[in-house]
Amino acid sequence: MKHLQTFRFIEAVSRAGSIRKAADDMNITASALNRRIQRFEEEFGVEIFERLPRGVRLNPAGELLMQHFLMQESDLRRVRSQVADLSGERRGHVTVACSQALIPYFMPAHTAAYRRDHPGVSFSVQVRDREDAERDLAEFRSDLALVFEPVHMVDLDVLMRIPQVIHAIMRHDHPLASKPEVRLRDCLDQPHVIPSRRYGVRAMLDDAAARGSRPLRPIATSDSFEFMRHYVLHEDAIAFQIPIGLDMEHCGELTSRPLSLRDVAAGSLVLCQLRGRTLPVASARFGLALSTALEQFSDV
Amino acid sequence: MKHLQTFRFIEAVSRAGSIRKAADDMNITASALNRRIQRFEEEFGVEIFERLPRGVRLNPAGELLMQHFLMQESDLRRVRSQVADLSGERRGHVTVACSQALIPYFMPAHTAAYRRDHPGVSFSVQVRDREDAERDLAEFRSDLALVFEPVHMVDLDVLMRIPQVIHAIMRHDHPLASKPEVRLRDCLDQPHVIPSRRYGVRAMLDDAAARGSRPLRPIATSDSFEFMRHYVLHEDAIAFQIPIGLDMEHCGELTSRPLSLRDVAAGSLVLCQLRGRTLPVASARFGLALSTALEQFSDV
DNA sequence: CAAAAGCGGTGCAAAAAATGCATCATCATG
DNA sequence: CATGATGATGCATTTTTTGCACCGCTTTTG
Repeated sequence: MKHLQTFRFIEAVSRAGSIRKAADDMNITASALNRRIQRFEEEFGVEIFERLPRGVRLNPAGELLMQHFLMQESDLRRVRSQVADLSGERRGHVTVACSQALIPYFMPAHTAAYRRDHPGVSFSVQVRDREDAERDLAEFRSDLALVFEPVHMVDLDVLMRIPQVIHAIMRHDHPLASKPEVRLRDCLDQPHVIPSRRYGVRAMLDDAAARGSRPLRPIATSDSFEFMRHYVLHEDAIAFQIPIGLDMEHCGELTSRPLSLRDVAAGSLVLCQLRGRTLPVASARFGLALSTALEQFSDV
Repeated sequence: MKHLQTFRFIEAVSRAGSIRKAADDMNITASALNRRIQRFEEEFGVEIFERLPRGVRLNPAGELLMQHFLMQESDLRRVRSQVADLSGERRGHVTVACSQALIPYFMPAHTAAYRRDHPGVSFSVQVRDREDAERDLAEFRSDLALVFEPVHMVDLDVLMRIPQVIHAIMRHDHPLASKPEVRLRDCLDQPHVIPSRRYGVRAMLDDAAARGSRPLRPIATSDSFEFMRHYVLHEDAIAFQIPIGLDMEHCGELTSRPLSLRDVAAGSLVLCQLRGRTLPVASARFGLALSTALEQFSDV
């Protein structure tokens, strides 16, 4: 939309940190961009950039304005989506930020299912740790977030919350695989691999280990649950994951066993959006679809 | 703000019902306006006006867009206000829609008090009946509404609610003036004047009369509480009003007595805003000031 | 029933706004 | 002290917007 052009330029300048760089990014001359900003500031009545020796930076007024602009842009997407819905065909683009556990099975299955009913809808599925997912919501970069153990930095509306017990992952011939559930201390006595600090599973393991008798002594730490899942096939170790990230029917040589609730309480997998925001039709409906899907999954 | 110009034109067309009239209102040529709209529709991808033989009218998509625009404009006012607050001086314009009872004493006193602390703030105080007050909120024409017995057509956030007992107004030498409180049936046996249908006081009197033994037999009906107040000075009749609309210290020959709660329950005077809207700083703070003022008044 | 009056839409030239280019003054940095 | 990057500005050029004069159509009016 053309009337938001100036705001997009301002955003670019804010990102680039200098008018010239931004001008380059936006395929425009620095002088034109500079004057656009000056014109805007004059019209607005207040400067929105601090002029520094090495470039420019948004001042508090500019930050306020930027937030306003992000809201406008997002609300315009909502309007477009609702208008598309008026003509019968549901169209639009849905952006979801989600924890790694949802990536292999849950999200592909449900985005595909939604697209079977509404081929006009497209998706962006972004892997985000807990903090980044919430930041994406706050800055209108995603409509929905599906996160394990969110940290609640920003105001969220919770659409659905289901409990997830942390599971220990091992080869199916591992000694611990014989029991229906496993104790944390038994896992920690074995070689184990754990996620890096920013993940919810790790936070919960840290907590539990601090309360228990065994320290965490990981033989490997990783950002990638996929890496950890595959690692235990090579060395006979234990990894940790929540069940929604596993597909136990097709897991081959892998087995998972829940950690005893005496050691680690169940965590929450939370589907949420930014508080007070009215989502585009497609996003709102997909959120509902995810909610019901999660509700059924919570039996598992 | 220039980037909202097209929207303002669209609004004008919607109000005027024809492009030519709107063009006249906005001091622009019909052809220029026509093309602006065509350009916008092309960019937006959807027509927003129905072309009728006698002019044009917003279609549903256009209504959706109009709502978006009103929000955007209101939110921009909020940003301006917050930016002004950054520089220390609180500035801005506060729009309040309120019931007639607040006009003579309450609103003048409290707007003036607020302006003593913040001379940069200006006010619009609009007299509105219950429905119009809520409509004004919904269409972003006012920031706050202070209404007796709101009808709740739209989503509201209630900032403060205080009870108000309906009082009978009479000359101080009226027979009923001797009692501390009066019964409704005694009032209805006397000549009485009542507000017209759209007011909360009237609705409550209608209710009470329907439950009681006496019908309403007004000798006069009026839109104006001021008229009714003055009328009872000329003919020895009874009028009705809520206490916040009366100033009993300076009322001269007038006296008010509460109607017995056995006959008419206390109504609610409600200060509210549109749900989910973030008000400009000045409006939000003035809302708080009104809240505390009302809270103190509720002892009366 | 015909003329008049309104309506939205369009071609074209004029006016206004935005842009690109060349250049300046300023200020860190090596 | 030289260098390179930054924001600002004057001026010619390009793009966008507007005004004017129409057209074709429908409704209103005499």
